[in-house]
Amino acid sequence: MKDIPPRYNPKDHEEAIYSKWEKSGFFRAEPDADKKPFTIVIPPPNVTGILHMGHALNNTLQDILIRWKRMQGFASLWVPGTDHAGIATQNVVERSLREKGLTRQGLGREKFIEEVWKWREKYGSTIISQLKRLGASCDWERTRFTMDKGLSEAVLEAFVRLYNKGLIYRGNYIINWCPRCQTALSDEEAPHQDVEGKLYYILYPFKEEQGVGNAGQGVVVATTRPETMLGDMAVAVNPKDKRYKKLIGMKLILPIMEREIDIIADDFVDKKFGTGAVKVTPAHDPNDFEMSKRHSLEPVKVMGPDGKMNENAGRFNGMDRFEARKAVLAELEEKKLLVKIDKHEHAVGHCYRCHTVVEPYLSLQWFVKMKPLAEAAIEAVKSGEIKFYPKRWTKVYLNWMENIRDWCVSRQIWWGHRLPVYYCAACDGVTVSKIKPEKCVKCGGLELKQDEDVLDTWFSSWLWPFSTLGWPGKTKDLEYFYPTSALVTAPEILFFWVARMIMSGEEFIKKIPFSDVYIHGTVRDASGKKMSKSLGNIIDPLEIIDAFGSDALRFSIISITSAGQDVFLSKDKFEIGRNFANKIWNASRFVLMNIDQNDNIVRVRPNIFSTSSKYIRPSRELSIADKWILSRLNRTIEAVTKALKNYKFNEAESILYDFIWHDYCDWYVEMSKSGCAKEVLIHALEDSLKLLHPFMPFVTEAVWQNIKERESIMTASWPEPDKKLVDKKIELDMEIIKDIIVNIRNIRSDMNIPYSKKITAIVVPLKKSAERAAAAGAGYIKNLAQLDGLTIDKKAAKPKSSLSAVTENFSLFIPLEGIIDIAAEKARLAKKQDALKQQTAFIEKKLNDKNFMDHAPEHVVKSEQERASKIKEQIDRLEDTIKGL
RNA sequence: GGGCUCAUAGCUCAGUUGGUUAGAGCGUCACGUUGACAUCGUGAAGGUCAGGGGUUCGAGUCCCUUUGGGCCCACCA
Repeated sequence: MKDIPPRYNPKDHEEAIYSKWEKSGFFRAEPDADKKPFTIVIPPPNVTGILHMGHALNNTLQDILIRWKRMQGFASLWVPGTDHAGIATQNVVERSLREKGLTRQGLGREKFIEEVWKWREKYGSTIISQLKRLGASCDWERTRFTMDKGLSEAVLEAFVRLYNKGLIYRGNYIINWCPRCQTALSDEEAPHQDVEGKLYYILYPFKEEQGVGNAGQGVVVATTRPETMLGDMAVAVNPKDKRYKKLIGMKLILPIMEREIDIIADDFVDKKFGTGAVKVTPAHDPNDFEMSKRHSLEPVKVMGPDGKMNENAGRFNGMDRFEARKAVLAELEEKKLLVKIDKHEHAVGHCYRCHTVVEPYLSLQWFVKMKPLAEAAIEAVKSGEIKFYPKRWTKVYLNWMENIRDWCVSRQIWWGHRLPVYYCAACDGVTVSKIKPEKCVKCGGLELKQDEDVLDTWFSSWLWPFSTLGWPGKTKDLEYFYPTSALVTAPEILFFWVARMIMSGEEFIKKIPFSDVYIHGTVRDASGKKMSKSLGNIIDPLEIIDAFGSDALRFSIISITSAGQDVFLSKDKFEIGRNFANKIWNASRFVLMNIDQNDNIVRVRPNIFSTSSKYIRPSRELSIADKWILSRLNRTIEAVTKALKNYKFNEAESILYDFIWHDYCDWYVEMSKSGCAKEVLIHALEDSLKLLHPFMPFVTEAVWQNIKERESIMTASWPEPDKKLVDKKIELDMEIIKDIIVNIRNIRSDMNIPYSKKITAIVVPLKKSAERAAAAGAGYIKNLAQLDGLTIDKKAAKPKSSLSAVTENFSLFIPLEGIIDIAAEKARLAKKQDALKQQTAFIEKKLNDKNFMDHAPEHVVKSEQERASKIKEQIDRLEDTIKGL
């Protein structure tokens, strides 16, 4: 036997194993007519990303599926890649430029883009190498980047197609604007957060000559953003509001600006909110913008793209929006126009990249019409063609899709796919084309200028499932691997990405992009907070890999991840996986110590135990333990496979954990010490390794190779359950054997009889089955209960001085002449008897209940009656035993 | 305002279609150097399944409701 240390040290194996895998080409998947495809596209992490626990969870799940399907004989393809992450990457590169005293504007567009590519060259593969440490079995030769040539072409193709279909338009609308990133954002990119704000009540006085005596001095409006009042073009009230009815059409003087504005009537206004009168700022509020269209009001922007007030803001020009807020309020206060200030909690949009408060801002942007795209995508989910795991996400998805709004896709940044839109200098006409057109489609003008904007990052991500396979080309890959099989992702990007991919798949390929969507939970710290750098509560996966091993990280995180529930992590949780890896390592050490390398046992293939014609007789007759572990193994194979099919990863793990640790190690290996068929010993280990491989790829490979040097376990075939080996009778017999052993151990523990003390036991089986089981297991019982002698005799009488146990299957006596504490033994047995009496009382109550007897199904009544009589019989036997003491 | 989700042992969580006495890991306690493993073994203690109501012969499981966490969506300034 090789010299195998008694501890599994992941560092001795993981790196070497991974590089062997990579060299082997086993990660590679090709279209293969003899195989079925199984495809997953990775949710592309940002190029700027570093591996965090969310990635670790997400990619472990994908790797489990990919490795499992690969072993099942599928052409299992996992397409990796990264996302150019427009805003995020631009921000990162700008930051690093700033450290060198440079700015984006100073460099100019072209130079800046060069800098980003350089940055990407240097740091862009960090996350890829980190995924490798996790054990990810992606087909790295297919690694894609959303700014690659092919993917960029896909983006242009998609844009042009949608434009030609009339699904892309340009227009002036109020969009979410981030003053820090200085770009438009989609609604999804500006998540609302509840903020404890204030509601300011401001008096707008009547125009002097209209100051009608009894109507007061003017109208009080309520606002959360007083600085926008500088751009107010009206005050609106509800036409049905009695308080204001007669004021409609009158004129007010906008304070500070001293401009005249009208009081208008609009149904939008809620009588109950604030004072029932709302200031109308068309350029800075989406509702007001809509109202302004209805009332032909001119929008006036009082703020620039940088969030500073502009020339339309009078003397506030140049002031930051929040400073301006204070200054405006101060001036109103001074003029006694600030009536009151209420506390007011409301939802405010924040930039998802820099968390700056976004400004609703009027600007000229490009949009995708979403309603027509949503139809097929809604249908695909409603019809069950696409399924969500867990199911509840279906509703969330449909709710969003059915209320979908147009997608603002233009971004005023430099890093990204530039819009394939060209403007004519002569006629302002718009030409949309993948390559720069020679002339304007409208007037034939030759002077064309490309739009400065780039597309939303997600405009490339939504094409990912097919752009990575070669679209718009008609490639073999696309034909074979598309639609993909499963998508594994976090709930945060359901709208950003998942929903849009479904729409794009239906639109561009006319086929759904994937059939199953598995949505896992969010990784949180032990107190339930989302892990984030700013909170400082990050657990670094690489640190965990260093300390516990990649397998430990993978196994542990999956074991505590139940179907879509959030994951609460703390460092100590990784011990589960580490200990389990070590357990397997040592089980294999034992097995190898007990196998004679010369007899070639390890070359025996798994199917020797099947009853097929290939049946090869093991070297000895199978013992009950051998048959039992084969039965358990085959049940385990079936259960693990079923759990995986249903995306119940943690269930699959716990089934395996129980089988390997408890059935195999605690019972079977222990029993094997008093003899077993070595073919079974190793076969069960090898199948366990295979089943475990998708979850713990490294240790299973290391052990696989320790057993015998051979091709990777990655390419071993996934075990098939052999139902003929599942034997209920054997399992029941084994339960009796275990029961005898546990009862003896119990007596030892309860009565303080050390294992060093030699004892004998007399088992009195009550039934044929118990007699058979006990006889078959006699050797195991002696060894595992540390017995000196064992008698199995149906007719044996209770020895005078002995400790006893009673079960439904047998009575058990341990004769201990002279050293028994009779009082203690009496008390112990009485306690057991009491427990049984309680049970029987509970059952009797049911059996005496007429309702139960009348209504419960016959088989339930029958089984309760049987239970009752069994327990009573045990109580009686205990009674006899106690009396005999 | 709408929706989702959680509450089960000291801690972290499992618990399939309602049917034995509700499980696991960690932690606790006792014992243990049987030649795989102390990252281990054997055994034990520990729960009126958040509160209330209902359906049912029977509820941790189904329905209603209250309380307390977490999350998502939403153009009332």
